[in-house]
Amino acid sequence: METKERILQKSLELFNIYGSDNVTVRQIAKELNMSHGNLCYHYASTDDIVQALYMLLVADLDALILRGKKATDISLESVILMSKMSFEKLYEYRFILLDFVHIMRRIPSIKAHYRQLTVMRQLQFQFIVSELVRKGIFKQPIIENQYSHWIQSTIFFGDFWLSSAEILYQGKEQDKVKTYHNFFIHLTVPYLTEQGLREIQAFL
Amino acid sequence: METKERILQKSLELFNIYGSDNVTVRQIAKELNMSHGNLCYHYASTDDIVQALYMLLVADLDALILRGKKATDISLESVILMSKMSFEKLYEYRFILLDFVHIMRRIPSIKAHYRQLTVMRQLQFQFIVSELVRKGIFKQPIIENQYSHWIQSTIFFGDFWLSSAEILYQGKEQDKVKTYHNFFIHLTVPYLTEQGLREIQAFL
DNA sequence: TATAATTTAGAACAAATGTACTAATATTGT
DNA sequence: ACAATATTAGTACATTTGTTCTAAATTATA
Repeated sequence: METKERILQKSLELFNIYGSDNVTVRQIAKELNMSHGNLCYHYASTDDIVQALYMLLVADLDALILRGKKATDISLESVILMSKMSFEKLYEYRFILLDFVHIMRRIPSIKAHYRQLTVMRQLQFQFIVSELVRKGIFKQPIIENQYSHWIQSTIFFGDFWLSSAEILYQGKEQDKVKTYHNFFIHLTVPYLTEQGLREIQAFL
Repeated sequence: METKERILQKSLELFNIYGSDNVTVRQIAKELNMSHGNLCYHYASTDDIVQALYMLLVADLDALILRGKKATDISLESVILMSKMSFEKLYEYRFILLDFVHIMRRIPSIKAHYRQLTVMRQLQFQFIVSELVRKGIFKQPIIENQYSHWIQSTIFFGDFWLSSAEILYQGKEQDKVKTYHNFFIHLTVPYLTEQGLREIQAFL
């Protein structure tokens, strides 16, 4: 048990630095001062490690969303808080999002799982948005399906902000999450009512 | 000359199918019925081919933008048309965007070039947006820097819609570009004035 | 035509990597 | 304590891939 955790931890570290494609079983083993034969006894390949780490990420994100649900009242503040924590979690497992397409291509089971997950998230977001519209924080939609498009773009941003940052971001590393989360909040501005605008000022 | 073009063409084909990381010099050579020794005579490595293809993409996109500038009047229609053509061009070279982070990490010269390009694009977009605001198609900004955020998210979408589609899109392949471009147009809706909304109806 | 330059095929080599196997060691349960 | 199981180190092998080299063939040019 202990060993498996150590492997996952070190792998995450190396994947985040070099990308999951550029790390080999031998490298990980070396860093852990163990033989690669031994490492392969626990995880046959790096793909197996990637899969295990992906599952950890998903579990952590699920826990976040569950906790969000317990707070029965959906507010702008709670949504912003939850998204912030999600961003931080994604940053922790950033190699997954930086190698998103590659990983999905390599490991079909992850792709299938992720597609399922996206469907779920869309439903959850739809509920959140409808609540915020009802409470007069988000505007009534101007055209049909407007918010379903916005939800998709929200998920889209969540999936790829790290990739964009990898290429374009030039600030301090420790400000990265905050910067992009702030960016994320800005995207909601045109959808807000007067009241929503007043409320969001505190977070900009 | 002829041979180099054939290599680029076939490489683009293979890269788009398998991803630039999963294609070797030997594979490309085999598909072209030539020895890999010969291929390496023209392009020492796949990275050189990637770089050449990237330059072709950039040149094509530049040509698009230049043509757009000749039509002195910036309208919603001309902007939508230009973005549509850009989307189609990106689809043509889709491997670059599907392997975006990887390529940028592997080939620093491309990363540097792309960063430069993004700065340019931001300026161009800023001009376009200010024109559309002036013409009463886009709303006056509600809060400071609102449009600079929107411009960033536009570029962001341009860079990663193909990656998102690779994972989530389930429709017909030949409708992909149209679907995502339509998605792109939807993102502008909350920024449009009454007039802008009337004009955009034709494109939805 | 003759010479030089370019292009091509193919072989050879080294490094990296996944995979499998063996034997030794440690741990656990009875 | 002893047998069974789990864990670990290390070796060996096949494959892939980038890279380099040589010699033959083709093309260009004077």
